[in-house]
Amino acid sequence: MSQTNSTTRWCPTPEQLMILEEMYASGVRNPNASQIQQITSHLSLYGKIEGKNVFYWFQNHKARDRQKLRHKNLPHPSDEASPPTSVHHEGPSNFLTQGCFQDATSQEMNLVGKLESAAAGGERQEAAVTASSSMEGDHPPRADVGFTVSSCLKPLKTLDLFPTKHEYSSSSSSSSKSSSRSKSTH
Amino acid sequence: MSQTNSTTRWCPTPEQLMILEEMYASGVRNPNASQIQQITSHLSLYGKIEGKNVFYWFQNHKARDRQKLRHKNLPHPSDEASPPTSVHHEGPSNFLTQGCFQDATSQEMNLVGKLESAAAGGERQEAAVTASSSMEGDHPPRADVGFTVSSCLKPLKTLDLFPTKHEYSSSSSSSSKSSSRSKSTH
DNA sequence: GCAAATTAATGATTTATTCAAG
DNA sequence: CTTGAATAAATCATTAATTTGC
Repeated sequence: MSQTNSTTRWCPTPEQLMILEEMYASGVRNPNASQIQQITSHLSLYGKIEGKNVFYWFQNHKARDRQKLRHKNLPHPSDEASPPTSVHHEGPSNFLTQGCFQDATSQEMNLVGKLESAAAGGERQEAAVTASSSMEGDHPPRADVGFTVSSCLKPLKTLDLFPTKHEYSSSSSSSSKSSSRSKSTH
Repeated sequence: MSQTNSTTRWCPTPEQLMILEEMYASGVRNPNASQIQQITSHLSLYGKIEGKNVFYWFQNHKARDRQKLRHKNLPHPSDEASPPTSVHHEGPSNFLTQGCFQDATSQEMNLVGKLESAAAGGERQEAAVTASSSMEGDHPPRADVGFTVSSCLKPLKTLDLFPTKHEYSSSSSSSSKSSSRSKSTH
């Protein structure tokens, strides 16, 4: 059995890539766990894929797109690194920030944690909690944004929806990593 | 390619980390601007550091500690596999109403002002922008691999965007994926 | 023609920043 | 003022293309 997915990283198939790109073009940018689950289930039919892959894909795609776009608009050859006149920046007006430092799996991991647990070719999806309504981070002027994708195959039908449970399943294994990432070269 | 590791992210050195932890252990939790400045000056001798790094470090450390503590105290050995389930946060209105300001307490702003003085201050959030052009004929760097599913009987219908949005998942880690910088098979 | 080495692309992880609720 | 989560940016790591050498 070859660890198709152990040490190897996800290799998007053309079909998957196409669908993902179509979704992205349609406006999908930050799908939730539920959305990711659906997408994953859909794409899993084309090949092995996990929810986290979908999540990462959208994140990377968006970030890179933006980065590239930004690079294009870099006509600032005669300026310095000190824009004193603009007060635009809002710095941490709110001194409250939360994140993580060394170990501690935080934000994305939370979402990914669930994603990597389900889907992946099996029909084991169990995530679905539609609570709020809204779109992703960007909220285009339009209300409904539909993505045009082949909705032909997709056994997905019984999406669970049990919003009445909030138990922690974490094994709480104090994973102490605290190991500085090998900077290597640096 | 090439880790443009120059002035991007603060890399806490062991010495700095040690000192910070010591301070934290001593009871320091939220140092003021003066304190932060002092600490920064002290730590700067061990390596590059900014006031904002110090502040963030304390905030994150504190939050992280509490979060972990919480994990340990939240066994709930009932069921598991309950990913989503929004915990609290019943606010369905998630329309990104960022038009409101809360600069009521200028205390933090005052402090930040100093810390941000030396901050590189790159860009800031620009969300809500680029929304105009939702459809971009942008093509991925990958040339088509020759896969054409044009005949996929795709009715090209516009499915409604999943009405799901921010749904909190307190599951948090428990991801049994050590991951980390492990080479493995290679 | 194929194989090893290099480079580019991209998936996966971590960190930084901001928002919202308590 | 504190905490918690979600997001975006940055970075790392691995895969895949491409180039060069036999």
